[in-house]
Amino acid sequence: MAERGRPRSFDRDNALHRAMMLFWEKGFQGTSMSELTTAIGINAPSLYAAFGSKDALYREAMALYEQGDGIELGRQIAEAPSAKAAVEAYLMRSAALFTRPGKPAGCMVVLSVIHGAGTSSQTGAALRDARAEAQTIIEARLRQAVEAGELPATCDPAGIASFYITVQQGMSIRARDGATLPELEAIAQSAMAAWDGLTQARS
Amino acid sequence: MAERGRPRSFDRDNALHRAMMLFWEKGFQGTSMSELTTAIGINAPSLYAAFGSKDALYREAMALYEQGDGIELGRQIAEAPSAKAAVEAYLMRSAALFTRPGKPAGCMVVLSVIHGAGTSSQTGAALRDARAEAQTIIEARLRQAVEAGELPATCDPAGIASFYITVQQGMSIRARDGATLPELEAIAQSAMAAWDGLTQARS
DNA sequence: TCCTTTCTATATCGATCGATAAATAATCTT
DNA sequence: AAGATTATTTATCGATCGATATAGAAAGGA
Repeated sequence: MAERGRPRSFDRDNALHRAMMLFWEKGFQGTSMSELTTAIGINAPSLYAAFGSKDALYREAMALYEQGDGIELGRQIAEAPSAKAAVEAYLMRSAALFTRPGKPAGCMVVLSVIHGAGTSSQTGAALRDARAEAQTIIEARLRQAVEAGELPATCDPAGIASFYITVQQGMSIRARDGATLPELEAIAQSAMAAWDGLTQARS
Repeated sequence: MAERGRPRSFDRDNALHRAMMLFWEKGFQGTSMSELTTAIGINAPSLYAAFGSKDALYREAMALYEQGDGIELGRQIAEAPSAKAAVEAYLMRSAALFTRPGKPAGCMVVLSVIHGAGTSSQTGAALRDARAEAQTIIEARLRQAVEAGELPATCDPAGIASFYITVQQGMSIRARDGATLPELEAIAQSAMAAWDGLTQARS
C-alpha cells in the first residue's frame, strides 16, 4: 500500500529544520509565515498542508530542538561519573551549544519564556513543561547522589538544581547578548565554585 | 510664556507609565498600538503626537524603567558597606523587584534581549547599552574593593561581575516562569556560596 | 485509460498592523 | 473678538498578518 496522490515536492524534515532555525533565531511572533515559506522555498498552502498551522509548526520545531540539544544535555548528565561532574558537564556543554557558529545563540526552550509569547495555550503549556524538565532531570541526579552517599543527606537537591538551572538560563541570555564561548565557560566555572558550599553537610 | 494651543487632555507621565507596563509585560512586538491606546484611554493620533512612534515610545518606556528599578539597584550597590554586601544586595533586591505583585515579573531590560526584537537599530543599541551598564557598575564596585584591599589583587572583577550578572539575568527568566520570592532568594543565596571561592587569592 | 487522491500554484480572504489626513475643538496671544 | 496654535476625533491609509478557496498537476489504483 504505497503512498497515493501527488508526492510532496519538498523534504518535510528539511523544511522543519529550517523552520526551527528561524523560530529559534527570531521567536514565534518574530517569524512570519511569509519568511518561513521563503526560507523553505515553498508556497503557503504546502506549508499548511504539511504542518497544519503556524502554532503547530512551532510545536514541531520545538520538539525537534529538544530531540537534538535537549537529549544531548540529558546524556551529559546521565553519563557523568558523579553529580558534580554531571552539573559541570551540563553547564560546560551548554556553553558550547549556546555559541555554535551557524546556529542561533542560546537555548530555544529557555528563550521561549519570552519568544513563545503569542502561541496558543496548548503550546505555552508544552513550553513550560519543557523548561521544567531540566529541573526534574538534575534534581533526580542529585537525589541519586544523596542516596548513593555521594552527597550528604542534608543537602537540598531541589535548591541546588534550581540554582544551576538559573545559571544556565542566564547563560542563554548572555549568549544572545554576544558572550563568547570562553566567557560562558568562565561563568560556568564560577558557578561550580559554589558546589562545595551548596553540598556540604549543614550544621 | 505659557503653553499655546489646546491643552493635552491626558497625563503624559501616566500614559508613559501604562505603556511601560504593557511593553514590560508583553514585549515590543507583543504590544500593539491598539492595546496601548486602549490602555491609556486615548486615540492613536494623540499617542503619536505625544511620543512620535511606537519605537520612540518604547525607548521612553525603557528609560522610565531604568530610572525606577535600575536606579534602585544601583543604589543598593553603592550604599552597601562591602563588595560582598553590594553583590548580595543586588541579587536579593532583584529577587524582590522581580516578584512584586501588580508588576510584570523579571527585569524589563534583561528581557529586552528578546522582547526588544523588532525594534529599530537605534533602540536595539540603547537596549544593549543598558544591559552592559550593570556589568560596568558591579565591576567598578569590585575594583574599588580590590584597591581598598578588601579583596585580593589576584581576583578577577570582570569575571566575578559577569557571573553574578548572569545569575541575575537567569533570575529574570525564572521569575517569568513563575518563581516565587523565596525561590529567587534561595537562588541568590546559592550564588553567594561561590563568593569566597571567587574572591580568595589564587595560587 | 479513467478515477481517485494528494500536492502545488495562484490569487486572495478578513483582520490587524503601525501610522496619518482631514476636520473639529480648545486654549493662548494680540 | 479674531487669529494662531495645538490637541482631539473620526475615518482611513497601504502593508502585512495568518490562513484558504480554487483550480491545475502528478502520482497510484482499477
